[in-house]
Amino acid sequence: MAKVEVGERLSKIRHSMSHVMAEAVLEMFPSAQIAIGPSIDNGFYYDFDLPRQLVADDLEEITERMRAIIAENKPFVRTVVSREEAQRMFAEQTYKLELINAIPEDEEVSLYSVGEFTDLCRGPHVESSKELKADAFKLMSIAGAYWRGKETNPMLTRIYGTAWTNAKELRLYMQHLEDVEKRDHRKLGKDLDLFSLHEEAGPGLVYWHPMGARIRQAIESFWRDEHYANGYEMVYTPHIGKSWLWETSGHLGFYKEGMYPPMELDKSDYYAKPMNCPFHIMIYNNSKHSYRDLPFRWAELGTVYRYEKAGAMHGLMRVRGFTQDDAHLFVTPAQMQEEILEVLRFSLHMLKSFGFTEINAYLSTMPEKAVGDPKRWADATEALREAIEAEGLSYEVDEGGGAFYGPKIDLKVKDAIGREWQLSTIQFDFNEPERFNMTFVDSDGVEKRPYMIHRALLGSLERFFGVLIEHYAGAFPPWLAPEQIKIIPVGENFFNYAKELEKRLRKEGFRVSADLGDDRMNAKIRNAQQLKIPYMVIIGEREAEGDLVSVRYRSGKQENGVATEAFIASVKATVASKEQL
RNA sequence: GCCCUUGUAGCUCAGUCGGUAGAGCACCACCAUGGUAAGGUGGGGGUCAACGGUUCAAAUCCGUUCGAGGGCUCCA
Repeated sequence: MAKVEVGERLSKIRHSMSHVMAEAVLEMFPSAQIAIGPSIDNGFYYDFDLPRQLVADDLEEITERMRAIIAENKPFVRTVVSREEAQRMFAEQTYKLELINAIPEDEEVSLYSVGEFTDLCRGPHVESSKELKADAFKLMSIAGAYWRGKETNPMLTRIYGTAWTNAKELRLYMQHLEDVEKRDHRKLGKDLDLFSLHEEAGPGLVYWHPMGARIRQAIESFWRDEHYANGYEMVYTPHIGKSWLWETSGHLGFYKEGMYPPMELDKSDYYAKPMNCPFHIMIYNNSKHSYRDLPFRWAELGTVYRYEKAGAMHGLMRVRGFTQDDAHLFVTPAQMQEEILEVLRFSLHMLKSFGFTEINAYLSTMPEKAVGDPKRWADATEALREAIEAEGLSYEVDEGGGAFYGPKIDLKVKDAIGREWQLSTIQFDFNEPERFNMTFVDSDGVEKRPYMIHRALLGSLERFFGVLIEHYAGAFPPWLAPEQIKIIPVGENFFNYAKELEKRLRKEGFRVSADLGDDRMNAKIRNAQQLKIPYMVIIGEREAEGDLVSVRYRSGKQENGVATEAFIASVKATVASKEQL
């Protein structure tokens, strides 16, 4: 999430803070077993095996003890000992012994001591606990964590803390956390009545309410227009299919536990689709293709179902049923380079249209276990790299991080508060064309294998919606806002005029409604404001007589006595430009 | 799945020592007819997640189940 660049000093502070915490915990529980305590993104943690469960009040006591230790201004002292000596010193500490035994022979075994507390540690640390500020850390939470992250290992108690160089930084970080909480799409989804999830009707399955559906419509129609404009065709395919499809694609072999279980019909097993590709291949293989016909670019907003573990689901971000903005490109080897560049450009264009300006690329290359011709792997990987470089994107390479069936580019965007989200993915597939025996007839009359590229630009609509909600904190730019304009008459006498104006604006294509409730105008403004509606149009006698509107923007900015036609033109321009207001 | 936290009205939450359920918002009705972030009065609405136990008495204590939130990647 929020990756703050952690300077070396800060990571020393955090790491040292974790030692101070371990000392405090050992004071309270002399019999505690201590495991590991590193510095992490925004703070530190330490894992313990404790004689009893911790409660929230314990964190206060630990905090107090930590402050006392910090106040003693004790030095952090590093010593190097022999392996045997270390084993003797930590004879009572089973986790430490395991760690000591895991240190490679050629590395020295170092200890850090602060006051009474000595810990096996690579370091580095601050010189003295006086570099730690008693008011610049906070213990955040208690969590369970498996020893070394393995499910089969014992569960330890982990205490998370955050630590900074001074109190002001801590305060800013706490504010950041508050901001994150305010933007939470689950909270905004409720407040703005956008979507819901229903345990009793199936966990991880999303219900789009009318206001959420309006946003989805705006996304989808833009998406469709752009795809047609970029040489794509739309296809629609079934939601279920016989096991033959998944046996052929190979998914039943390695992905079965990620699929909804089969339903039996007419002595066949049908599965809900976890991906759309085999269906698109069915269309491809329905007839013979010449190299002259390629490339095909077939897109579908395809809803797929995957079994996510109960603990893994999270709002809209991780669900069991979602709609991929999927497309498959079937191209000749000669077209491959150009197609990759185009799809990357298209992807960047789409992301930028949604207000994401900071975009990073991640290139994943051939893993050890891979299918397909190594020459094809090399060509495809090179095409991906060249496309990234042609677009001047900054990128990281994940060597050997590709799927077994092909290399890929992932695009991650940074949102309004600096968090990174993976949205687009462009992947080669050397597996399915082979398994489904896809061919095209080349200019020499020989049947050849096409390149197949999967790509999703927004990822899944559900997740993308969640990211958008958080990015905009629910205040959508006018082109996406579910309600663009709220008409607020100053009193009942102007209800008729409000209705006329509503009709007129709706004819202009705006998502608009008039508030004809019996609230006072003040309350209506407040309601519209809380729904983050971008334009509030206030009308009374002056406006009705002069064909004017008084516009109150979501920002609080005010423009009175605007000619209605001028207002319409201005909103249209803002919508067309996709600007945020 | 496992660990911690948690579950009271549509939403946000209060409920002490066990004594039989409350507030604000939302909703409904009536009054008020208004100029830039909540007008007034009244009303309806809850098997206190479920089940079991302790007790004269359970939202409250104990147990089990279910759900939700956070964590289970950061390496001595």
